[in-house]
Amino acid sequence: MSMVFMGTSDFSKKILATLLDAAFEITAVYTQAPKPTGRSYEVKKSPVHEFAEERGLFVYTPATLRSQEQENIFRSLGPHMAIVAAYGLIIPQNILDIPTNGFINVHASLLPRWRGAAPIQAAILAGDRKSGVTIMKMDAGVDTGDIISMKSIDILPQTTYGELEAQISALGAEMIVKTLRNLQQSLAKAYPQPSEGATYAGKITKNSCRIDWNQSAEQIVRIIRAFSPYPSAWSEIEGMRIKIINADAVDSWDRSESTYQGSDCSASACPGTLHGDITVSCGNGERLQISVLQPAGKNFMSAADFSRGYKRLVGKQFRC
RNA sequence: CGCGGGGUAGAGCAGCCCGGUAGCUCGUCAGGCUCAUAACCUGAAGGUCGGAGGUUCAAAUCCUCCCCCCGCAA
Repeated sequence: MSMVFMGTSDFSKKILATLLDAAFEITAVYTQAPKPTGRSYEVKKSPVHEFAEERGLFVYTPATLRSQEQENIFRSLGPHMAIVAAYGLIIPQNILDIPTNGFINVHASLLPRWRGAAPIQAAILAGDRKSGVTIMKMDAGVDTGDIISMKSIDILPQTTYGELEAQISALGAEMIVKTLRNLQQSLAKAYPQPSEGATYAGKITKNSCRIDWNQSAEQIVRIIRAFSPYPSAWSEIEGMRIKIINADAVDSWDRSESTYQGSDCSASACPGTLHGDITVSCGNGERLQISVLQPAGKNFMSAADFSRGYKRLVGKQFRC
């Protein structure tokens, strides 16, 4: 049985790698076209693109699938089915209809919750206790197809995006292999998504990564973890941009060490104030204990390292 | 040639503009104090200041080229 793989991100790459290791026959790989990116605008291929070329696979990078030409190309590949994982392009009905066994999608959430672009981050941001993987038959809607199988993973209070993504991609890879090995049974047992509980995970914007110190410490922690280690929550202090990679909420501290002169807000309560133990005051009177951070132009460093080199910032305020 | 920050002891930084004995906070090692300690005191080891040229009596510092790391933007 020949199949086509469509994907773009690192998550997609892990799924593709597993499929190849399991000896499935991948006829062709679709991924988003290389584009100028990074410093000096080098044209860079997607993770899937590079990996597929290393393995000697045919790679297609159409800007859209909505054309007669793309339909013809896809049809000429003669696929029996297609696997999609975080591809990033809409697949129109006329293409969906081509493979005899249809399209199967690996999605990183418990559908119908968190349909859309950034489901893992959305689950952490919302404070969900569970995330997971859904394998589904694709239809023309955005992540609305019939569910073939679904497995959940616990989101612990300290779980970061990076950790959860690793677990989810491993689980997704395992599930898609199992699905393909019992393809006909899998397709036969698919059932429609419940209409209740559907939510949509929007794209991540620069603004959603910026910390508002007026929020509660718990909410700030969620933002940090949802975007750790990439693209990272950030804030600005004394004109310097700092990414906060990991942190915890702390609910009590020694008030006696919290008096800083030269600040017009009283002692420790002013949201955004950086203290000597590398905690920051938040909106609900709690503090954020930073553990790993990255000043602009520098590498990741521990809070202990930061406190040695950046003493001058203690008592200053992050922009709220 | 998209914009910008950085490379100084094991770690994080200062010193550079304005050239003249390599410094701070830690860590490490040794000793001391202490019932005890991540506390305190004393001492020590540890650097070809990213690399190569150049200017100079003298370069971490000024000039030129190269290598590496990172932030923004996309």
